[in-house]
Amino acid sequence: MTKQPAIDDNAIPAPDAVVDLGPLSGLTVYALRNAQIALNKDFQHIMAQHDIRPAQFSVLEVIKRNPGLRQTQVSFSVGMKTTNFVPLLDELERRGLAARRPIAGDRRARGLFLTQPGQDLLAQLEQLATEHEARFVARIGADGRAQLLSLLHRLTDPAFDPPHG
Amino acid sequence: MTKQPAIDDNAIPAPDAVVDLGPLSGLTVYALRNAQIALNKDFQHIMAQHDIRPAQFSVLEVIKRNPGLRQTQVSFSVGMKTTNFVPLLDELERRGLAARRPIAGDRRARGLFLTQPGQDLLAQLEQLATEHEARFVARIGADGRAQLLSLLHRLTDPAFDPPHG
DNA sequence: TATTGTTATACTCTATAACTATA
DNA sequence: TATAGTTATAGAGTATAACAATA
Repeated sequence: MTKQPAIDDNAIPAPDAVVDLGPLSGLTVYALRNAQIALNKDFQHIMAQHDIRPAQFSVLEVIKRNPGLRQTQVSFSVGMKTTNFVPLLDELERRGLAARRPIAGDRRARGLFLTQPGQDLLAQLEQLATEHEARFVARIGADGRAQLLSLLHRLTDPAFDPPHG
Repeated sequence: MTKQPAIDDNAIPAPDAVVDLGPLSGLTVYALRNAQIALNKDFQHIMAQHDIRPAQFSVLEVIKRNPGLRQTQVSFSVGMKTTNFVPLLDELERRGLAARRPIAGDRRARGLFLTQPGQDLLAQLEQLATEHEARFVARIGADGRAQLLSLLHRLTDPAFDPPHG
């Protein structure tokens, strides 16, 4: 953050007039996008204190909860292609937070584990995540949060997948 | 879609076991992300029928509702930097859907308008968007949708911005 | 000096193709 | 022949710096 102000043409200007968004404001997909961007911005910001991105946090969490899981399963569970998962895990391993170990009975696969430093860092990250969550729950209340999570899960339940796809 | 099957190593495999996501499943930011990805995938798919991306749809919608608005205001209202807005609008103009026109009294600025073909296409896109919305509303009901939109707007109301940032 | 629009550029995320070593 | 992991690469989306024309 030792960056000189420079010229900075690109600050977002405040709008002079209220803009009519039309049907956009009634589209769930747009409301979801806006909310996700807002919360993710905050979440990204607090994780960056420890040089961790949201995707790395979720990977650490899955490894913690499922030690020994193979890469394919971990990457699938966080919605990543294995091809993009490799460099992410490379960095976690390079930083000494996670480790790949051989799996007995299948020399192709690798089981994933957290190191002790990885577990220690994750404990701090979880604390930050809890505070982040509380900050936004304050806006809608505990009941609002419960309703919201329930609605979101129902919305994405694969049992109700839309026709095409 | 005339693409030969080829080898396709990268299909996502179904997981063998249920993976414990730990605190992730209770984090609103992750639930929002998953829901947004699911709905956006569907939305993107139906817009692609007319070779339109979600951002282009929202720009067309804002221009329709606010004809003559300058580029800076349109790009701000859809959350884009003006620098990224330029090529998006270039394409809409090249396809004859939108047009830049001079603004009386300020020769730097350009007012944005829909062409007749742009209006006609947007009418079709709106119909598709309505069907998309209905498809997902079917999962949570009209009441659920109203609750969801209300919760999402409260969550992102700038009047309740979190402390840092 | 500041603003509108623009170009060039870089970085992150995501996606496809193709390889290796094992099974 | 199929699977686990990997490499290389391409495409979106988003970010900053810097410029010309105009205010």
